[in-house]
Amino acid sequence: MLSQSIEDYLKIIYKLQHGSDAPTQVTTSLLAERMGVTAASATNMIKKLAEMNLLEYAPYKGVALREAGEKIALETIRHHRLIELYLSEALGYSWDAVDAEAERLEHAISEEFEERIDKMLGYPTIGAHGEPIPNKNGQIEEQTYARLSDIERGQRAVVKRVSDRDAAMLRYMNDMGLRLGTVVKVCEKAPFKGPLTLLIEEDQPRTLGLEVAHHIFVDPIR
Amino acid sequence: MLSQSIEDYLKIIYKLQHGSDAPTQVTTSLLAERMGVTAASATNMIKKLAEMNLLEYAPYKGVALREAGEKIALETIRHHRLIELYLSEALGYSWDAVDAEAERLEHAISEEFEERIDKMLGYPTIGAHGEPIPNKNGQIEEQTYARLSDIERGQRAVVKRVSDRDAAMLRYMNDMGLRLGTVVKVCEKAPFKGPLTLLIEEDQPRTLGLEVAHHIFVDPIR
DNA sequence: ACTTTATTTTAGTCAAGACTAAATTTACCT
DNA sequence: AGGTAAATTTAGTCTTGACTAAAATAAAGT
Ligand SMILES: [Mn+2]
Ligand SMILES: [Mn+2]
Ligand SMILES: [Mn+2]
Ligand SMILES: [Mn+2]
Repeated sequence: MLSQSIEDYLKIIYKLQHGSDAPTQVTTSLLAERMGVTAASATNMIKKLAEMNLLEYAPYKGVALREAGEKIALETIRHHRLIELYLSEALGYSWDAVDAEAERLEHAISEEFEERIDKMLGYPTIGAHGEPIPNKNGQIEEQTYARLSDIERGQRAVVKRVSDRDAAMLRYMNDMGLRLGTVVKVCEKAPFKGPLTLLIEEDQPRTLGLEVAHHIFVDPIR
Repeated sequence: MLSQSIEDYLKIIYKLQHGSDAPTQVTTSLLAERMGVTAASATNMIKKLAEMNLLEYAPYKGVALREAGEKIALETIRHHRLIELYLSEALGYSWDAVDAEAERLEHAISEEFEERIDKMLGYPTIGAHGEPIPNKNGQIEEQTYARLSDIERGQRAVVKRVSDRDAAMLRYMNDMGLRLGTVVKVCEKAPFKGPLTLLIEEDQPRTLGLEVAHHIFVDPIR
């Protein structure tokens, strides 16, 4: 069994490699920042993971997962997303609370637990924040959505996915009526990186900061 | 937050102090055996826990929980038993599989998780193997049942609790039709610590070894 | 009471995974 | 091209919780 720490490192590297922010290189400092450790600690772990053949390491350049490492990362991500969805669907958690809980549980559940909640949820492929859930074989369908902040004025779009990094932001979105599947129309876009004015589900127009809009992924309608 | 290891030590000490096997003293070696570590390791941890005022330590004599230690032990036991019951009731786990899963999850869940499954289960007071579940305030109703191995010939009794230490034994009991609430009648008791012959729920007579009967706790009828 | 044995503690190591401070490498700017 | 700043690695520590081997203590037997 791999340690909790190793699973988290691999998971974060995977997300950095495939995420929508898509850095060219997955650097030590980026990894350290996401893990909440110092760069020196990250270097230590990187060397260890390279030694275990879980990743490719070019000193001073960055890291990239090898097949074995990616396998573990995807397995951990699968756990995380299935658990999040389960907490939300079966236990009534709000979508801003599931991430913190899943962050610990993902390392503690057995394959039996994974299978049972998978079945109970009807073998879902989309998680609580709209993320794709890797299947049992570690296959995942990476999505490419537009950011709400990039949508043209006048355009309508469906919310498909949100970033789960900031719980407070998720709570705010929820209070605004922004959920998965919500239809929004961009009424106004203030200049100089100003806020958007949105029509959420044909309701009252609401103002939304660009920072938040940047973390909402949508599918434009027609 | 206390480490997983500390929670397990405290939990085991509590169970040794209050269990039905009731040793006079909770010794280092007993604790070490239950934790699956060497006696030296147990001594180390004991000294640390004594330092933290979680237990009373008399070198060469044994340990006893102090109030703060017992609080933590009961909280951990509450987690364990709620999780076991949840796995069994909500996820369809068999009673021989719940312990291993709960052993890890008990350290990973939040108070919110605890509260949600508690509510979902209807605030239960009896766990999957018949154990009492400590309440939110750490109060527990310790039970005293007879062992099936001590029941007189001809006597009938209801199965109230089983030991969850050996998964294979639980599987065996289950296959014999022995569950919580099952009514059994002792037809025969072979001499020289021989097996019992049982009538389980008025079905065919079955033979049961004394070792297994020792781990089944019952309430005699009338 | 003395001796043997079993239990427990002490002493010294180890691995994992973090940290700080110092050294090194890379990148960038003039 | 040389100089500076930022990023990264190295070196050395620390804490946690294990381990083994050796020493100390308690218990039991004659
Ligand atoms: Mn998440
Ligand atoms: Mn995690
Ligand atoms: Mn149990
Ligand atoms: Mn445990």
